[in-house]
Amino acid sequence: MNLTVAEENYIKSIYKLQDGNDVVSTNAIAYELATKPASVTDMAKKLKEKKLIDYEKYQGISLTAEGRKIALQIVRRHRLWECFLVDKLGFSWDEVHEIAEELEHVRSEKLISRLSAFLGDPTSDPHGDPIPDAQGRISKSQPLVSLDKATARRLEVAGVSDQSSALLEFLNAKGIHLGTHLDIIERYEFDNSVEVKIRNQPAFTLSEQVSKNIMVKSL
Amino acid sequence: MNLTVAEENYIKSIYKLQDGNDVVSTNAIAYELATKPASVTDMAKKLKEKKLIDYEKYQGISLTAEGRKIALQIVRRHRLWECFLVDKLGFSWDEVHEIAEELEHVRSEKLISRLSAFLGDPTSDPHGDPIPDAQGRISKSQPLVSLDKATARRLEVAGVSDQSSALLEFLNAKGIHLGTHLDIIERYEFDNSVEVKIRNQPAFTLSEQVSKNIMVKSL
DNA sequence: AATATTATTTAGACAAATCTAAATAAAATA
DNA sequence: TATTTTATTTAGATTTGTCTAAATAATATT
Repeated sequence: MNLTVAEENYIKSIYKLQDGNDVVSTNAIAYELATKPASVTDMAKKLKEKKLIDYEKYQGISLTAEGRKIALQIVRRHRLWECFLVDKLGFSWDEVHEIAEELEHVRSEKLISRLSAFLGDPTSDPHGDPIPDAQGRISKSQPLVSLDKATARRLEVAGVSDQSSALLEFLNAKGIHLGTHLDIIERYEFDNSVEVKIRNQPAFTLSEQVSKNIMVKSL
Repeated sequence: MNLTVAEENYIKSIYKLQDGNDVVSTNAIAYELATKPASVTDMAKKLKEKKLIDYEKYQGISLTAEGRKIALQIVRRHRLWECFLVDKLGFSWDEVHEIAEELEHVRSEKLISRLSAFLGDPTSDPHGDPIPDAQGRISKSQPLVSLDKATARRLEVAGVSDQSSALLEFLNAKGIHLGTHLDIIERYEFDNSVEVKIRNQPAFTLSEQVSKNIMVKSL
């Protein structure tokens, strides 16, 4: 299966958004890829043709087994390159995403297997996210972390450790629920506050008190 | 200057073929890039627009100073990645070209400067070809090598060590002159013969006796 | 349930990079 | 020099990935 960079990016986004077993919406993919819904529909037809996604008009999109396999390969490449950039070239974890975004599309089985060996076959990347092995197997048990300690930048809310109604009300008002996807925009050291963003909404800031109590997992 | 991969590949080819100061023909570029002359003409117009090449209809193509600067950056990236693949990942010199061909298009100043440092700022790649520094300066003095010992695959004939008329006649008959570009197709260990190819011509084999006396430099 | 809103798709267009076939220019040859 | 051959360019088409604007479907609201 020979995919273009654009196709790989769609597969990767769908994988990232699909998370559970649910289908992914056209709009969600468009937002993720900073493109337009119409473009997503176009690409969906192509990827369906290639049997990498299941897609019926208006019914959302989900990866086929084959699509998932490819997604895992891309994720593997991305995360291995992130390891390389941090461990070998001394980048900090927040600089590597964009570069890995390009490196991940260099397709060579041999390159990736040797890179992995060179890095000591790591099982998680600098953000703590698991690296699928060559067969696409992903090491389970990704422990939940509180939002104030999370290293990944794309997170999903997986729980709240403080169940006080004040907090829950606050979160509710902010639109934060179980399963909500958050992007970390910035962390402020002086007060450990964190600026986050929910898809399609303006960014806002959470105090350490709040972020301590939001349990998240990385996407 | 933000270039597409296609544009970068054209710039690189023109640089490779321009070598001296002469202009490069449309057909030569088409052959080098395994594309059609009409496509080269199309791209020539775009690159002229961007002031990366000098081009007038039917007059051939040459890089501007700016174009040359970019070409040297691409060559630098390519050769550094080749070093990485050989020195760090244990590839053999003949496997790395294609992979480096992809890696070279990942553009990040910081990535390349750090990669270079990681490799010990090498000044030549695994084929012995010089690596331009960050400012595009290339270490001079590329010593001529006899064809039987050359490690690069794309060579230019730079001299003949045995001036016997028999050899010169033979070379002449084969179409090998000073400045002729040769591609190494295959080396045969059993008799140290080498199969070479001149642009637009069928490949042919040279015995060790002959190749010993042809001095070449890599392109 | 009717209506309004939001999500998605379609239709038609565009830019990049390529191609083929035909036209033209330059070079080589008779 | 006239003619043939080769090199190059043009014209028009194609593919990929994208877009806008309009149409349609699904969902939410009154």
